[in-house]
Amino acid sequence: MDLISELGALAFGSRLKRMSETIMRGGEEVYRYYGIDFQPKWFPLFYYLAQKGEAGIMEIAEGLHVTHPAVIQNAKELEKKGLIVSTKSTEDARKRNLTLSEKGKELLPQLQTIWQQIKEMNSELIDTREHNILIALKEIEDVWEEKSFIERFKTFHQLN
Amino acid sequence: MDLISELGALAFGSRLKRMSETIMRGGEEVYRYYGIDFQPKWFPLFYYLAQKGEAGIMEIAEGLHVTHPAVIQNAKELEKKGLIVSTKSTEDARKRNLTLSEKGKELLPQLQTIWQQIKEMNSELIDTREHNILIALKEIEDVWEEKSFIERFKTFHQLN
DNA sequence: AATATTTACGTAACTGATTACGTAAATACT
DNA sequence: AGTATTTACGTAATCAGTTACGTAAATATT
Repeated sequence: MDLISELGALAFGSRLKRMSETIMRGGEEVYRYYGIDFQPKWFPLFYYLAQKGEAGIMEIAEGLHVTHPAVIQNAKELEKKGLIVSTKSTEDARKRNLTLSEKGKELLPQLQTIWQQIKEMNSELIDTREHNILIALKEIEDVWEEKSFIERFKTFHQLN
Repeated sequence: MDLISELGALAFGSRLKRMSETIMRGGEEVYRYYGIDFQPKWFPLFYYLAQKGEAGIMEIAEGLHVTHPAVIQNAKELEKKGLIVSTKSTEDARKRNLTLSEKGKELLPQLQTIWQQIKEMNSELIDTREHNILIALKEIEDVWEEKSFIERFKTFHQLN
């Protein structure tokens, strides 16, 4: 048990971040292993478009719980790779809609195979533990949804 | 259940990162609430020095599981705030040792009070869930320690 | 003793998100 | 119709870490 693990509740922010980076790097290697030019960070956007067909920037940002600049940046990269296309909305001149390109649609089955495998592997990793990190994550997200960290702190502070 | 939650095992990298950022921001507010000029990201280094007294850059980096540039950056900031001091090692001309400054030592008790409260609050948050995220985290870290993500993937792939 | 390797540290550039701020178009209000 | 507000998007700067690379000192090898 090293110092950081001991800190437990106090320093688990950085541990979460480290783990997230490990996962991302792992994803990269999987795509490379299959010789596919795709980055893990593109997954949410690409997957979203594969599901929904067409969508505007803000809609995607909300659906993925990221900020709209993040969507724009990822979209820019995917567009450069020719995997998605962007079209100006006809009803609303402010809006820009994104869809998978033909090339994107062609790539989709291969990606789906890979995603399926990653998912199975991760599920095996996650579900065979006594404590399920996804459920734990969701539980905490839900708590914070109803009352922010600092709000909880202030309340807590008054009681203790 | 939104799209991202559904993705579960597939996209939980980004969820971890988001949660880590929420925690960090929360920490900031707590220090501000107490009117203390301290940032959450300094905690691991400062705490490490409070425990160990004196230590070199590499030793700290390993102890905290971060890269040495990260330590150097944090040290630079803490030194600027006058909370730590850095001295050239006498036995090893390559080494530079860090310790808490007098000001740092004076601040320590106040910080400890705050840390204690954060810890209690987080513990309450974590321990009252059915699935303990810290245990889940540790379990997965242990699995990865013995076999990396991509190694596991390749093995898994051959079996399925 | 001379050379090769390793270790400790520093700097620069990159990463993948964020916040902050700005513009243009749509909608609501009076 | 004219004004205020909101919505959709874009860009720039920032954040907290990383990787990549370089230098100097210490250690190991021959």
